[in-house]
Amino acid sequence: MTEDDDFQLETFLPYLLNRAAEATSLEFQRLYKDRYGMLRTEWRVLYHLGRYETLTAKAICDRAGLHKTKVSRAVAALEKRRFVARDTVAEDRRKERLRLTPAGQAAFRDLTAEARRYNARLLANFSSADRKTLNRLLTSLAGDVE
Amino acid sequence: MTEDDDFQLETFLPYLLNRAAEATSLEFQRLYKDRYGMLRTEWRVLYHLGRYETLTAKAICDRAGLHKTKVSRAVAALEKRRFVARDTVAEDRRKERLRLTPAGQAAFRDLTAEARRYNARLLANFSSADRKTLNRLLTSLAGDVE
DNA sequence: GGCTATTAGTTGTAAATGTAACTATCAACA
DNA sequence: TGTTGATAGTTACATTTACAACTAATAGCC
Repeated sequence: MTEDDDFQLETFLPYLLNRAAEATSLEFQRLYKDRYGMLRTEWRVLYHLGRYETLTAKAICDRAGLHKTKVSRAVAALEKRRFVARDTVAEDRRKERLRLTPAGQAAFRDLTAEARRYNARLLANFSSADRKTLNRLLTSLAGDVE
Repeated sequence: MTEDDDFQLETFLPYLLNRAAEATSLEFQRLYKDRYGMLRTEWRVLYHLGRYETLTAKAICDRAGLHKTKVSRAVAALEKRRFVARDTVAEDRRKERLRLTPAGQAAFRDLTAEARRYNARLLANFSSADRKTLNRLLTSLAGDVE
């Protein structure tokens, strides 16, 4: 209807990325949600603790790119579910060392295994070259918008 | 720490997509938010109305992949801001024909122009082949997860 | 030591979202 | 006609999120 007829939402990258992210997140979300009652932030925190053994909340914020209030609440939820335990650090009593309990580790193993399978399924129809390109471009977009 | 050492969140597609989507949405969001006080859903609704002239809420739901409550609230907000007007359809009084007001059209033109520029900037460092691949893969992922 | 500024983490509150229930209208068909 | 079922759209409520203000502890510096 206008002079901007050449703009199509279908080729607008933020839009495409959002749709793709939503679509691919939905199915996997059911796993950690239905199976463990977790939210996405909780799954991410669980993942980081499973992978790095011991981290402070701040370290998770930095690595996962999450705001501290989100991490704080996720940790509280995981703690209530007995997936995470914490000890205050003696040398700096502001900090808390977080770690997974055995139950948390079991959930971590289960979910990462599922994630691997799910990821393989998502990529199944893409060629090896396509996968490399996709990964490279998404990483670039995620890292530096500007 | 486990037998799942081969799983890396950095190559997990839903994660990558979410990070990329978040990163690329953030800057553009400031435009419709700061300039017009809009939320993302409102921008999407505005876009669809600007592009297709006249639609019912249901049609927007289908085309934009949005839930009807989201559209309902977005339309209400846009109406309050005098960007959208509605008339009930005589032949079926359940339906309402939605359309942009002149002010809404101005915002649409402004934002689509910005979107075009922003998109070009995002893609600036990618080769033409990369862009094609990215678009193809994202469309495929957005369309059918399964 | 004592003052100020930082840092780690939590909590309060408003806004946004998802889900289900609701109203109103229309369609189908006995 | 009247009853049942579907559809368009709104509203209510519970959950999530964002943002700012807060507490507690440490660091730097006079």
